[in-house]
Amino acid sequence: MITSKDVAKLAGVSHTTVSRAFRGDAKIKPETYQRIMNVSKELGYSPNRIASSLRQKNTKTIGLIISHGFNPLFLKITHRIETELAIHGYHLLISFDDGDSDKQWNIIQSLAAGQVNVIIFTPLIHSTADHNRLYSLIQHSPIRFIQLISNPFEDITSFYFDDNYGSYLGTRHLLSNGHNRILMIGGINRVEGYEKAYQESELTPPIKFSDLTGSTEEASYHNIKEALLKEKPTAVFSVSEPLSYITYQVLSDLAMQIPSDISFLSFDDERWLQLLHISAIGHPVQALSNVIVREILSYETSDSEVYPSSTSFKPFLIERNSVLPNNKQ
Amino acid sequence: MITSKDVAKLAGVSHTTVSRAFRGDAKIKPETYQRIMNVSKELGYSPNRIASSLRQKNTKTIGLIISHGFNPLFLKITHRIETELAIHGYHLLISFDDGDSDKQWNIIQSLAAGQVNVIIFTPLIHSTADHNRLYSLIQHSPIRFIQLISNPFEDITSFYFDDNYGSYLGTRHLLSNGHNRILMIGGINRVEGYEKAYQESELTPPIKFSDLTGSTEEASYHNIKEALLKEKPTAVFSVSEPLSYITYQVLSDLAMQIPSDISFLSFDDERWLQLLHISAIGHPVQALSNVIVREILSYETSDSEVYPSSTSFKPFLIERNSVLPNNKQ
DNA sequence: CTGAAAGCGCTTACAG
DNA sequence: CTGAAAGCGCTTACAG
Repeated sequence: MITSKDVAKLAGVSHTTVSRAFRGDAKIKPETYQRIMNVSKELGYSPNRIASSLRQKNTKTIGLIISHGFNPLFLKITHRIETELAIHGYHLLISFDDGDSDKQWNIIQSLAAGQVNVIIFTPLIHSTADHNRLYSLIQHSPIRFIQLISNPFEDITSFYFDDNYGSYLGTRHLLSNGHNRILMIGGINRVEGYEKAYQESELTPPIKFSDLTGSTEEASYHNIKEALLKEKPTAVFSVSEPLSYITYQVLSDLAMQIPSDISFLSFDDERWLQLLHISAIGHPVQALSNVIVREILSYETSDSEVYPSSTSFKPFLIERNSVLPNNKQ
Repeated sequence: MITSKDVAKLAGVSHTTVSRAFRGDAKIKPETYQRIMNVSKELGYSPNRIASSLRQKNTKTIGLIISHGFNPLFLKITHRIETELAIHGYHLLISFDDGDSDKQWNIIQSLAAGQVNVIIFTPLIHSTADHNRLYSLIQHSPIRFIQLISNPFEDITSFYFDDNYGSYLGTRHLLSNGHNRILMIGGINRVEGYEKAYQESELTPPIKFSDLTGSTEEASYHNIKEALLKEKPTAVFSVSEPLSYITYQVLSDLAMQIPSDISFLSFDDERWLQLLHISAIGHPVQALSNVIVREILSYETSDSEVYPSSTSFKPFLIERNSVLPNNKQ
């Protein structure tokens, strides 16, 4: 391994000067600087970041924990964040917890041991014990935590999409197209926006919100099929991309044509939805990613206290061809 | 920051002993061990991995560079590799080069400065200069390099899918269904398998291979449309997932029904292809990922020389409902 | 503009 | 079974 001392010897300076040259630190005589750089290139030297991190007590490394490894949304966020962060000399350590809170806990411990500056994650809390150990760790850790997508901890900085606004937007779109019998499929946490849209129209939802939180794929498939057959909705609104995928399968297996037999709206946009001209509620992924990067960069200067903030982004409606005005009733 | 010295003081031992306790190193009196662990838990101490890495000259960190940030295939590989590696105490630093060879070069420099053990990447070579600087770096670096998916460097370990076998398999499948007029769309590097399948059937391809390497999405769209209209194939075989996506759009815009109007086969499997019952050539992603992990773990023991190896995996045919026997001619 | 010394938090011989 | 010392490769005062 080539160290600053090797360079120093060949360039006829001290390793202190080599270090300074690489950091553009204090003024160095231009000739000296050039000599150091030439020797370094020749030897293939670059400063050991591990040593530098240890000394400076700053790794310039961010830990990102992904809970839904299959969801392309996170690929996009990861891509964006890494690219921006890299420009500013940061590095990204990535881990997958597969939705398992114990696994997430271990990953956090490991990232902490790795002295990352920041941990970006979607807190997984299945019990108060989960909650407490996480909360206590976060309180005592010198690491900054950023909650992504969800935000169970109120006093910890979070960035997420306003899901209720999204479900409001979607429901309103369906209602304004004359659909009263809407089958909502998905996470109960999005029920508010749906109800709000009905209230605004001075209507009451004739069909019960179909809560599929925590259901397996198979169970979801059957629930959706049953609800579709029983409730005879004129429109379906599935409230996450994975559920949209299953819903499309059911519709297809039931030989129900979109949009002639039934209107279909998806929460979360995805490539296949675009391909099939299915209207969707999209998320400003890039805006969210950018703001996270800015937050992280802001930690560099604000040395001490950082006040927690919550930032939510509004989803938007992407009209394609899966929602038709309803003439049926 | 809590260090081993803090723990040592409270536990009434030396920090050397604390270090040993955490590494399960030499034998430590059970009581001493317990005391150390109790104190550590109380203080929330865990060994600083940066310091440990510096001292041991081993970061247990792998750098993964992703060239096609949009391709879900790499998400799968990343997920799998990270999960397996984590079990063995390794960490994953991820970067995106967006297909830009200079960016890739910078990332490699940065990963090297970060003392990663291994760099997994798809070499991006657009000129002999690209080739030479990469090759020279790899030769002189203490880091192990693993070529992923493609392998321009013969004497550097690589893991990839046998693309020509895949295109052979697909072409054969189409031919055996009576399709002679096959429109092949995609990377010219897959032409061999296609020709081999024709040869085996003692046929000559009536339609020219449509090489779209380096085309923009828009250009590809128009090329495919034109070829489809001009050549009147009975089957299309698009030789990468992004091209399958575009091909599907063209087919859809041309109102050509799959499989009644035309048979369709996709290289690279993806969720939306499954949803639409489109037959595909799949890749054993998990097998590839596992073997990469095993390779990395093997570096732990084999201290000195590692002999470069090439490992390719055979793609397989996934029959769904997009290929129909051809009765047209 | 440059250098010698100290130290970041560990681990590794060496010694007992 | 445990400790004191040295050192990993840097950076940071301190001094000149």
